[in-house]
Amino acid sequence: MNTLAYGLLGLVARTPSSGYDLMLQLQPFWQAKHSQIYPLLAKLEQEGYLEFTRVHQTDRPDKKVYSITEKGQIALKLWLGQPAVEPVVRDELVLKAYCLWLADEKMANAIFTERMDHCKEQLQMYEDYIKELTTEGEGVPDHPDHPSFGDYILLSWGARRMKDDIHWCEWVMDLLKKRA
Amino acid sequence: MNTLAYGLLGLVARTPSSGYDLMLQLQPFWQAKHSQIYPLLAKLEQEGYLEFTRVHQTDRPDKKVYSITEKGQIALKLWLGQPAVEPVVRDELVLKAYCLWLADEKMANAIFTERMDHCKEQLQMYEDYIKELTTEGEGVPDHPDHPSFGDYILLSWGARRMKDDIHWCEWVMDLLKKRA
DNA sequence: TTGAGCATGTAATGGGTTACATGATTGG
DNA sequence: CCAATCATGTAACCCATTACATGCTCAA
Repeated sequence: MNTLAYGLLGLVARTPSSGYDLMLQLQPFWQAKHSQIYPLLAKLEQEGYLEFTRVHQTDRPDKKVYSITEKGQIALKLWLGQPAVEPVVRDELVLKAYCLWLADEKMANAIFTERMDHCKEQLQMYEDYIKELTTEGEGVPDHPDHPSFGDYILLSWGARRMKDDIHWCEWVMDLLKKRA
Repeated sequence: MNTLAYGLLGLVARTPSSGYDLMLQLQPFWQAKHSQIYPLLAKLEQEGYLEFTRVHQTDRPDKKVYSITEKGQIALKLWLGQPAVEPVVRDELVLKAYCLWLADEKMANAIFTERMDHCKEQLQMYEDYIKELTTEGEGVPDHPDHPSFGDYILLSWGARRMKDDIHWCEWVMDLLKKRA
């Protein structure tokens, strides 16, 4: 049982979903390809944490819809109580920033502009999701017992993070402009 | 040649160092264990990107001090010009936040308190490094051509990130307090 | 003398990406 | 008819962690 497994249990606990759907839901918060998700779902099913029903669709290919079992729910709650492992960040930009003294101004600017653009895109995505969430439901989900509260704080986390990175990039590019 | 390899080249390009030392320097920005670093250094040496001299020490065990070759420098500068791969974040807390509706208030608070404490520790570390950098040198390193400029913006990045995470945790815990 | 930090390595295993494969359905 | 999206899977490979292994030096 690794972190991704609990992540999948957490998603399924809220809404029974297909592997494909889980992949899409997970993308913004935990990068995982379908080639990792499908075998893991099969394993979780074999071990009794999940069960699935084959759902026939007329407009689309059939799918396996997974839902959580009692065993899965117990495992999920136990995991929630455990201390979280430290976050891992792997950002190539950080290593490049360390080598900035080797780059000319043009190259340096390109590096940070690229990142800033990427962050702005991501920020837009997070804000779109937040808007969707707050208009679909009745305003800001402020009740921690409701599933959408999790969505809300997560999306806020993502948006904050992107804003902060954008500010950092602006700050660095400002310093670069002022170089003698 | 993976990202870690370029990270090592970047560190060595600035100051010839031992594997042990590189491991320590890299920790705050790219998590890598010695078991990954030592074989990679050996490979980079065999392929001509690095070279090493065995340095005898009286007070400590002998060490291999790696320095960059011309081939290594060329590869490093080429890498700098390439677009950076998107950052990957793997944060278990994020997945737990999604399941917050399954947790009671005590558990929810524990999760965020733990993270906040961790961030505060990290922030302290980054700020200590910044202080060291700005007192050792002549004030804030504002010249992008100088290696310490990279240090400065990187440490600022780390500190920013921790502050932002702390604010987010405070914000969430505030919402939790207000629960009916 | 024993534990902590310095120093280097290998082996086994687990996590994650890329590539290979297949096939349905819909809209342009 | 062709590209895009939905849908599921496997195999090979690379990246990263954990565990195994050794040995030096210094300070408590």
